[in-house]
Order: sequence, then structure tokens, then C-alpha cells
Amino acid sequence: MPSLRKKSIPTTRRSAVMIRSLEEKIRNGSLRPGDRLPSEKTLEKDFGVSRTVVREALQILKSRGMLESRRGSGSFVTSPSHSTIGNSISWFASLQEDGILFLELMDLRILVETEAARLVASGTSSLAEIEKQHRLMEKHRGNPEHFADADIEFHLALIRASGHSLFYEVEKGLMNALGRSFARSTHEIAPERSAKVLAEHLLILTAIEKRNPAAASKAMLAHLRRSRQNLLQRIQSAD
Amino acid sequence: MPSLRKKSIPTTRRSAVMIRSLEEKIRNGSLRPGDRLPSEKTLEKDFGVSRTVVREALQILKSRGMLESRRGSGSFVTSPSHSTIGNSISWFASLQEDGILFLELMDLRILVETEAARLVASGTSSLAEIEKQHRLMEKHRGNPEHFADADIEFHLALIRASGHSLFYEVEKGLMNALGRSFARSTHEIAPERSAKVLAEHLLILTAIEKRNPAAASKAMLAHLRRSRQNLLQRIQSAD
DNA sequence: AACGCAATGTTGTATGACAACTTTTCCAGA
DNA sequence: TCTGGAAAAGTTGTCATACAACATTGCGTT
Repeated sequence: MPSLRKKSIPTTRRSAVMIRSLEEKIRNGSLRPGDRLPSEKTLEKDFGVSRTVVREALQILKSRGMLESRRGSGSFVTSPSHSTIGNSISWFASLQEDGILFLELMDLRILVETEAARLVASGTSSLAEIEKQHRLMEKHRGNPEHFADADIEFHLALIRASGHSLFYEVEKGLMNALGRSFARSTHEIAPERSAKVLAEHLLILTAIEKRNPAAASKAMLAHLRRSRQNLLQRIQSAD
Repeated sequence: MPSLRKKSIPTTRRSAVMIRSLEEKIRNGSLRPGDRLPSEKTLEKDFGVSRTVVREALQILKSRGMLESRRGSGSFVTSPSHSTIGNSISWFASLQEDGILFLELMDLRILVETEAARLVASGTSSLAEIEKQHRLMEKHRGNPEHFADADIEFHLALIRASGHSLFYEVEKGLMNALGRSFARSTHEIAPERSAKVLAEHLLILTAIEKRNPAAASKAMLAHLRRSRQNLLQRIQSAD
């Protein structure tokens, strides 16, 4: 059992210098989103490494969401909107099988959405999309699957309307992580529950339409707190 | 989900099925943190693919922080402690050079830290680490660099004390993304400013020590709002 | 038993080849 | 000249093989 702080500084991987170089070029703007990178063969020569290393470096940047490759065409710098935040939140959630982490996800969701509701009510942006999703939910009251979808879309539309791009990215990630394992169990919600959800949504929507930030955030807080409570019960009953 | 079927599904990558399989084994516990994966040669045969594909799959899992490889030894499942949430937030922030995004990062920071302060004050966890960082800040009042470091550590320690692992991960990412462009300009803070920071921190700390959640979150909110205001001014003056 | 050291196992890198797909080029025909 | 379309060239995806760099195992000598 060595593990005694040996000098074993793991020889810097050849791909690392390449990654730093490419990152720098992206950061300082000489490679901008949408641009095509030099071909792998070219990069091979530029950096004096084998294609193995080139592909490894590109792979790492791809899984960070900075690049994407299209077969036959090339590798391109992507815009950061392709939520890698969401992916990492999902991964963060994936390892804990105890439900505690889901509660933590819900905690963050409460913070973000409550603030977003306040922002929307304070602002002047169009509420058409939110109202549309609300009507959709009423329409699909009988269909649990569509109802749940519209529910998610309602919340996402609200955050979009807040104009806060980071909140939106985070929320997408949270929804994704929460949704996967809980959407199914949400399918079997009783009719009286969906009525309750609709009523709470209506409260939020009304407050926003009246441009009342305090009421909007309060209504959202109440709605999500109840959601969190449901989640908690489900987790405890599962143990 | 608006399934916009792209024309011609571009052939699922061979590595994808491998990734899903390994992810599943990690998730259901048949591969646990610390365990060694089968060798690449073995995986080659198990999945019927070339080593290229095996290495690509492993690489993706590595950059998600799920695995690490040691040359000559093998690939091992890592504990999810160092999550990649921070990296993706940094990346999200890296491309926007207009300061708007920094404000958004600050917005999220305000939400998370305000809530964390409330949690710490409500709980019973030890405050030793927070107090230690506070004393460090006082000690380094004259040294802007060390002062800024201790400042960051103060806030991180506070969130650690809240016991909320997701908040902590998010905060680390935010600090990292904010810190880079923020820390430098913070170097030149005037002495009266550092005094103000210390006073505000003391307010927070006192409220927490008195186990007064409302006061703690209020003090934190005031502190960070002022920080945000500073950031805003600096951005506007830079334009 | 303790130590030294070779054999073996594993990941990292290089090289070459072909498959799958996209973009460009160029030529025949109108 | 212009157009259509097929050939050509370019690019990423995958396979196969070989060796280098490093770690671990196990055997044989002391």
C-alpha cells in the first residue's frame, strides 16, 4: 500500500497542453462559437502529436460541451447555451440513491423559481407563453402524462420570461434531474391533486398578471413548498 | 417534449451504449466508488468493440468526474465529491464578455448564500471554521490578496456548515467563475472598504452565533446586495 | 522471512487502414 | 452559360497492432 506522496506527479498528458491551447483560443475569441476547428489531421501536425491524442483532447472538450463533432464535416465550437450545467447537475444527482439529494435539488429549485416569479412580476415581459401553458394544463387535466409535461413547461416558461439565462439553465438541469425518476410516480396523481396544482398555478399567474412581485414569489414559494413536502413523503414512504 | 426528429439519426455512437451500461452499473451499486473497472482489453471483448471506443467511453466518464485512470494500474470509480458542476458554470460564464452574466452569477450567489445563512443559523453545526476564516480576514486586513482569499473561504465555510452539498457545489462553481475577473479588481480595495466587509461579516456571524435565522439571512442579503452593487458599478464604468 | 528483480498486467501514445458521411469540384448535357 | 449530378477529396468514426511508461505480482536467492 504505497500511496506515500511519491514524486509520482503523473507525467502531464499530451492532451492537456492541447486542451489548454484550444481553451485559450476559444476564450480570447480567436475561435468563436460556430467556427470550425482545423481537421484532426491538421491538429496532429500543429501540435506534433498522434491522432489518438488529438481525438482525446477533442473528446474532453466535447464532453465539457465546448465542442461538437459532425461526422464528415468537422468539429465546431458550440455556444455555451447547450446546457452542460444541466448534465452535471444530473450526474451530481445520479449517484445518491437515498432521496436526500432530491430534496436538495428541490431546495435549489425553490430558490430559483421564487426569485424568478418575483422578477417576472416586476418586469414587463410578455406572459403569453406562461398563460398558454396554463391553459394546456387545464386542457390535459385528465391525461397525467400530458399534464405533467405542461406542468414542467409552465415553470420553464415562467423562468424564460424572467429573462435570466443562468436561472433558466439551472432550472433545466434541475427539472431534468428531478423529472427522470419522479415524473413516473407523478403520473398517478389523483384528480384532486391536479386540481390543487392548477389552483396554485392560477394564484401565481394572477399575481404576476397584476404585477405584484411579493404576492407572486409568495405564491410560488407556497406551491413549491407543498411540492417539496410531497417529495419528502414519497421518499420516506419508500424507505 | 417537442421531439424534433432530426432527419437521419446519425447512427448511435458505439461508445454511447457502453456509457449507459457502465453508468447503470455504477448507479445500481454493482460498481462502487473505489472499485476497479475491468481492463480495457477485457471491456473490448465484453462489449465487442475496439479499444478506441472503449477508451472514448472511459474518457467521457472521466471528464464527468465518474472515473479516474492510473497508468499501469487501471481505471477506478471515483466518489462524486468533486462534481463537475463548477466546471460547467465556469464554462457557461466564460464566453460572455459583457458583464451581464457576472451579475447573473451574483444573483444566484445571493439566493444560495442567503438561504445557507438561514440554514446554518437554524442548525446546530459547528461554527469554528467560519469563525476561523473571519479571524483570518481580520489578520490579513492589510494584504489584499490574502484578504480576498480568506473572504472566499469565509463564504465557502459558511455553506459547508449548512450541510447542503448541492449548495456547496454550486457556490464553488460560482466563486470560481466570479473569482477570476473579480478577484483582481478586488485587490485594489480601499482600506475603508475592507473594514466595511469585515463589519458586514461580523453582523452575519453574530446573527448565526445567536441562532437567529431571519437576522442571519437578512445580514447576508445586505452584504451580497452591496457586493452586487459594486460589481454593477465596475461593469458600467468599464463600458 | 525479507529483499531484489524479472515477468506480467495495464494505461498512454503512435501508426496505418478502412468505413461512413459531407462538402467541393468538375464535367456532360441542355 | 447554366444546371444536374456524379466523381473526388476531405473529415470524423472505428478497427487493429505495436510499443512505451508505469504498477503489481510473484518467484528465487539470500
